[in-house]
Amino acid sequence: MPELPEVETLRRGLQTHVEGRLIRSVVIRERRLRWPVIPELEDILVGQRIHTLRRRAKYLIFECNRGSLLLHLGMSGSLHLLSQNDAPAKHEHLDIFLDNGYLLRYRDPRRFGCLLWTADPPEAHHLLATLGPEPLTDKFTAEYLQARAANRQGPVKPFLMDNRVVVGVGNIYANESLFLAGIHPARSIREINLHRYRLLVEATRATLSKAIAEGGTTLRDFADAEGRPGYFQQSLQVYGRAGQACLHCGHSIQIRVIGQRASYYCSHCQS
DNA sequence: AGTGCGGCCTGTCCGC
DNA sequence: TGCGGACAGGCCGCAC
Repeated sequence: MPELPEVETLRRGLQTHVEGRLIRSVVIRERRLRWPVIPELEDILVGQRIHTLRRRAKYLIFECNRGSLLLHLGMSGSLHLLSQNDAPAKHEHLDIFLDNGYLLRYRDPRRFGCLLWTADPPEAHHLLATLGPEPLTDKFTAEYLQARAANRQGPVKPFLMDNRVVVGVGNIYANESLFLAGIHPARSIREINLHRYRLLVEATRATLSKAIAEGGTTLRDFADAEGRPGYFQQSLQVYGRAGQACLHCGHSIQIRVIGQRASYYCSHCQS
């Protein structure tokens, strides 16, 4: 399941092969994604040059001459660079043929991802316009979190996973960050003081940075642009470890649904 | 305006 | 061993 570190890992892997390249042709085999792929997309893309490959939240943004291609990997999406004679397999919905001999192929079995075109600045697109700050920028601070918590209520974990609050923190990294910060996932956001929000900001940053450095988390079939798996799953402290001993204190890791998501925590280390 | 929940999908896993 | 059903999970968009 690609979260921010996975998308960033992918972006870094693709960047040098994609930027400056001309799109020679485009083949779309399945248009029924999270939103239907517009019928004009092939015609729009062919002949354009990809100037930059950026990331905003979990969206990859291919900035071209006349606009931007926005790509979200959803739950199960992946992108691979292949040679241009590679035959497509099941669930491989899109091919973008570049002028350097490479083929950029999008695969997404569950089709929760999307493929959008916008002629406007990407950040103005309605799906990106309401997104919160990037967690690895200086806009993500304890003061900011506390201010955002002031006019709402509820447990901290769904708060941390809310894209309007901060982007890129999915279920795995929310669990890990809260463990690292020593904050219980069900703790009310109003009960967390500035000091503990500082711990949470630092923990979130540290967790995401470490995951990026280790190439993302490979739970099922995540792989980077060249098909290599990530290694962060070896660093997971609580996620998926229900019933196992806490690596810090030895107490049993608990699992409980909070905000409709499986939440893993140590009731001894987190309060 | 903030909060909660249904729904979109398929691969995987569990129990019978 | 085979099969059905539950589950996972990002996140939008609607209902309250």
